[in-house]
Amino acid sequence: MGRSPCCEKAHTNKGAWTKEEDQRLIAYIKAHGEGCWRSLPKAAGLLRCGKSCRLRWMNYLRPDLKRGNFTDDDDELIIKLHALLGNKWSLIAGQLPGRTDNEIKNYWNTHIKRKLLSRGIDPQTHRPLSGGGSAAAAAAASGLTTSSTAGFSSPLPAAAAPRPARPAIAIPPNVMFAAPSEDGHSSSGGSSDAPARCPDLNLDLDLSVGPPCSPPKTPAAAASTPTSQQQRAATICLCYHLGVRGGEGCSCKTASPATAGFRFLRPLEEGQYI
DNA sequence: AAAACGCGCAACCGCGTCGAA
DNA sequence: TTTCGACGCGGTTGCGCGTTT
Repeated sequence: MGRSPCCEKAHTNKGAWTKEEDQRLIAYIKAHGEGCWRSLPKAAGLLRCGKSCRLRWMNYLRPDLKRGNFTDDDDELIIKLHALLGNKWSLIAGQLPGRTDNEIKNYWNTHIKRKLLSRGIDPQTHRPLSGGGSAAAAAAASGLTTSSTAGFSSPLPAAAAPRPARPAIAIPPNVMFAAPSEDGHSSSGGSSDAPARCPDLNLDLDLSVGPPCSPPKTPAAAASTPTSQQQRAATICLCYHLGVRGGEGCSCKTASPATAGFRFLRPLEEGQYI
């Protein structure tokens, strides 16, 4: 029993969007706003799947999109965020105003991977490439590696990283950044190779563990004092201080005295890892 | 000049998550 | 509590274009 299709495929266009379709979509969203993507195509007179409309709008038509080249600062920010978040492109995009997750994902796969490999850094683990590194780097840089899915060992393995609350950057509760868990071990999935991760990585991040950026859903939840276990279970909000973009996009920097109990995490030291 | 090749980007697909019923 | 529909995300595909042979 398969999943039902997201839309009636028999009467939907696929492939590249035409100017007319773009105009229809823009006009409709300007008039009615985003949302209800499933019904949008019909309402807008488009023979497209709702998902396709959403993707087109989000990745291409949105007026606040920043087109054009990434700067070196952007590159470094993306690299840092990827080291921290793994392939969480939407979270990374959230720190780059005007950029989309798809754009960053593509840019990573086409440019940054190569850039890191040329530096002798494994783009997936952010560790120096081991043994025969230059040859491996050269081979990888020439495109001979790597499926982004095969053997991926990101700092946040997908299997161990349930999706965080959106839209603020929120890190899965089982991820600890440079701060030992109660048992003194990484809790990021128990991978045996974890201690070797990112040995030279100093992200220069101030990370705070505290309440979610968005208000708690119930007063009770807000009022309760978390136990350490609950703290781990709670959404972890990260206030970034990455170059000039310090903490932007995160409401926690304006947080109330309730944030006084936050635990600020220091940058990684020698031998520490994510 | 033409064909082959490689790269980059837009779009699609399938799955996970969330919220409403 | 369970089910179902919709949304959003990450991975993958395929086309168009530029470069090389």
